[in-house]
Amino acid sequence: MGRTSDANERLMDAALDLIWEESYGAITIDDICKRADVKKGSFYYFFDSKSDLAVAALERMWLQESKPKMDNMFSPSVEPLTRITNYLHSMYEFQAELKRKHGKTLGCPVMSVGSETCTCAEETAIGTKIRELFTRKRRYYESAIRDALAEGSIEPGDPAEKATALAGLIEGILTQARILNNPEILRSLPELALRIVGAKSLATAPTTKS
Amino acid sequence: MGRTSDANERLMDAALDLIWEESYGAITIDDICKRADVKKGSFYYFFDSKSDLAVAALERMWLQESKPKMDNMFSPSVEPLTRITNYLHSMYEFQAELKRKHGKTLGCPVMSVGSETCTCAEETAIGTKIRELFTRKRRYYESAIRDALAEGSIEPGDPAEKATALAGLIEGILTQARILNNPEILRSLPELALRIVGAKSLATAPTTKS
DNA sequence: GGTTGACTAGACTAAACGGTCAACTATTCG
DNA sequence: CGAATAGTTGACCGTTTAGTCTAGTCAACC
Repeated sequence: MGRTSDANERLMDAALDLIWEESYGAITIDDICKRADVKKGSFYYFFDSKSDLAVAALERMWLQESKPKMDNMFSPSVEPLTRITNYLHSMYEFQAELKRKHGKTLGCPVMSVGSETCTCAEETAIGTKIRELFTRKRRYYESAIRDALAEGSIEPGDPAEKATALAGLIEGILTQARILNNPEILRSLPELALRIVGAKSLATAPTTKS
Repeated sequence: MGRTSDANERLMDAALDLIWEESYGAITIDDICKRADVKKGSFYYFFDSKSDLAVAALERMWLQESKPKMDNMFSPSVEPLTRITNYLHSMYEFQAELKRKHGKTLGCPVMSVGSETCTCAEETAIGTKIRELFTRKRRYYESAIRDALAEGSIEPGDPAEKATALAGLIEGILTQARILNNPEILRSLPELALRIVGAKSLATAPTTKS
């Protein structure tokens, strides 16, 4: 009973947008409230603090955007290495689209927030969530790498290590794209990814339209 | 004439330390003054703002730490690919040392600050400096890659593109190490770097002590 | 239609923040 | 010495900030 509200969702969306456009540290609770058109009283009705909201917003992003997309791209019905190259290609498209619409290449919020908050002792809740999200993503990479190994399309090696390296490469190039505000850097990612996992052939399937 | 002071240098050092340990956005001018044991009046005698100080501090770091080290590691008297692997090996040692002393793997401040401030319109002075520092570092990579190409020890390809990829990989793995607070991830960097630049042989010279 | 519980509004506080200022101090040069 | 230069100090100001609290509104269900 009582009335229902989507103010909490508006707050999470607003927080994520602002974190993406600026940074976690640069935005205030007032900023978030303003963007979400929610008053402070309601903010504190739903969330305890900015970091509490950030954790919820990141989890929401994962469930609503990242997971469905990755489930689709990393479907076992696709060739293992093609899963990776397709995923990275769509990542380029996504960032290029952002650049076209907002004029900004925004990169990956998990990486940005992580780098910003993980060493800060007070924000441990965020740190935990960030590491959790990293792990979840890495599992998709690892699974594809394992399948590629079984298939014999990549050089032997520890799948976990290869997945960590791949994740590092992706996040690094993505952050560079953000800093330089240039999505074009991401174009080379599919090929670089194949290199890093030790693919025997460097053909990147759907890159024919380059 | 008049009296002399090193307060400006103490401020730059303090700012860099704090940025490294926390983040650019998380620290305040008061924090920096406290750490440097300098009063606010003196701060504004030397600098206009936090971002002004940050720009000066980053430039100072480059001149005093990064450049001498890179000039040494990327000396043309060393084999091109060995320059890269040696550099990355020393990077691991450095971060492992930080972890031992401060309990924290701090990563690269240029990357952290860059990701944090580059999309924010107000902080353009920092953004410009960050991109400048990135470019300077990339030049060392590019030069080594060009030499390796001439020598025939890597597969053909555009040196600039290869350098960008290498920089992305390094910064990505470094940021991951920061987020996970685990320098061990960096151990694989020399080998990964060789892969990414397309080295024909994957031998990493001084990694025999692993 | 009245009660209950979910949500909203916004004024309020105390602390922290960026930034200013005028008075003060130390050093150096003539 | 004394004047000019270079740097220091801490009080002070207005604003922004996170966070609280109370009074009120709205929807649902009985």
